[in-house]
Amino acid sequence: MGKMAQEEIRKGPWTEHEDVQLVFYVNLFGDRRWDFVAKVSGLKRTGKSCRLRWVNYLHPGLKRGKMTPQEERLVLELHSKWGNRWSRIARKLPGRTDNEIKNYWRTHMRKKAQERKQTMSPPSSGSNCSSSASSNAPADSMPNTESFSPSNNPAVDSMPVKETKERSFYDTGGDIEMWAPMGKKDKEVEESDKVYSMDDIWKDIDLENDTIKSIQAMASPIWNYCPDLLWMMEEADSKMFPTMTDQFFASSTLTG
DNA sequence: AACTCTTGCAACCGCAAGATA
DNA sequence: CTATCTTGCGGTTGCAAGAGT
Repeated sequence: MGKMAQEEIRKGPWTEHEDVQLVFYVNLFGDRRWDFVAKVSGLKRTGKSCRLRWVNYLHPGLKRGKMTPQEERLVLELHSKWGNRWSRIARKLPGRTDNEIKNYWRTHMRKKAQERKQTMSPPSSGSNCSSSASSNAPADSMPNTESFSPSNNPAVDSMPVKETKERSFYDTGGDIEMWAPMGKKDKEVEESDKVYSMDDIWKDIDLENDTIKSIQAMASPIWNYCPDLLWMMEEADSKMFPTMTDQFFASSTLTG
């Protein structure tokens, strides 16, 4: 019995099918118990990995695409106030994630650094900027072109840190709030791995969000859909389940 | 047209804080 | 009150697409 401890844990890029699966189970169980979701979903991922994928990519509230100039300005402004407190900054930019902002910042700083280099060091002889990227990308410890030192500024940490309880925009509350539109679709996706684009999923989720009623319709389907669920749950989390099912069936019996 | 370098982004890791037993 | 487990954060890395030669 020692060999089936935790099977192989998958790493690296997520497949579309994994995404669909994760969305499905997060919609079902909420976005708090990540270990639980990871187990129950059958995904060979850690809870951590699932959370990250959800927060940074799958969450319906996410904006995609380039940051607007206003957003960019806000990032710079807030960063000058708070330093590398990416998640805090992200809370002020609805639809943007800390990861995204962090990436944007690094890119931004790299650009600035390069501009500086060029203006400061005249293009006299064939400047040796052909070295590897790492050599000209000290963006990490960038002394920030503005006028402060990110992590050295004690004022930064003692600012208005009153927002401890402020939840991120991507919080679904951990309870059943909406119902994913998958159903048997999942089967199809399993085969072609591409039938159901994430864009479609967003649309559907929005739709379903308005009509949570569909929950009534699935009181049992879920158990057919995922037979493994029951035994997994026993192992996974025996104490929260009663509450969960309570709410779950309450809502379906109430309305049905 | 082929190849190399650069850029942007997604995902991982380790650590710390918070929650729960 | 302490120990253990889970979640969240910030830093870092690796890869794919795009730009340049």
